Amino acid sequence: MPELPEVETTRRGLSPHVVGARVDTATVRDRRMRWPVEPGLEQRLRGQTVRQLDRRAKYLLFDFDKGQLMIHLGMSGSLRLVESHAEIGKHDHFDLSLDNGLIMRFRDPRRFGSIHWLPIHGEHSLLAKLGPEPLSDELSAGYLFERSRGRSVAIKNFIMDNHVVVGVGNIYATEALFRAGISPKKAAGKVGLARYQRLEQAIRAVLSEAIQQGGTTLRDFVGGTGDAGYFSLSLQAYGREGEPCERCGTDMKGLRLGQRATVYCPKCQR
DNA sequence: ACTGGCACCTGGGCGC
DNA sequence: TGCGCCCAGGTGCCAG
Repeated sequence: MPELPEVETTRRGLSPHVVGARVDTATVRDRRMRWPVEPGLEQRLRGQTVRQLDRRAKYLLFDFDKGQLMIHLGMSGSLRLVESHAEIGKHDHFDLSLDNGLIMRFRDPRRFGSIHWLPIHGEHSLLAKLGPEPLSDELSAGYLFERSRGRSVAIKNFIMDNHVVVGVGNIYATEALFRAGISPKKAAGKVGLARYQRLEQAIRAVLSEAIQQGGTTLRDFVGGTGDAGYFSLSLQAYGREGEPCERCGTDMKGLRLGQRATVYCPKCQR
């Protein structure tokens, strides 16, 4: 489920309930995540108070006095808040039982997600080489233009590369390229500055619209599914192979780029 | 340094 | 109903 808007929505939904709460117990039911969950994590967390909940790329960072808990939701992960009597599901791998009576429960059927303890805030090899946040001032058309010079990789793969810019997943890369009128298979190095300006705007617009939509689900965050799924943001390209382009009526075309399904309009996107 | 391809894992939907 | 196949929103790592 999680692309960046879903992760950000999760952060905003959890934040008011977990910040300021103390961990009574942490429970790991299955340590086999993308990387094995460190032995002793439970002891490190016990008795500590959540000071803040941040996000970097698609990582959620729970600040404690002695370090940070870093969680990635992978492809199928979700975090929700449940009451203590809630039934434990087959894929509920991790619990943080809080002193306010709530349990923050991590569910991840595919186990592509991860849980790490960072003794020093922000210091982890997984965070070290990440590109700028897409909704920050650090992302600019000029930056994308400069970074892409000499690159033959398809523009879609380029903007999905975490080292270039974080948080642009398959759905939103597809949508942003449609809005910007750029073919997903175009070599990144052959896209000019003016088109990167359109692309940068499109990335910002698509992500912030999706986050706004996500805001409407926050009310039910406690005890809800914690799974926002796709936002009702109307997708103009993703999943619309064979359907008429909303702009020109041409059949939307599908292809695979970097082992990912891609859809685009062969007429509007060049 | 860059590139494409593989890997991790489970569940859902489809055709037969 | 059941089985096998393909697909899925992520991303680190590998060989070339």
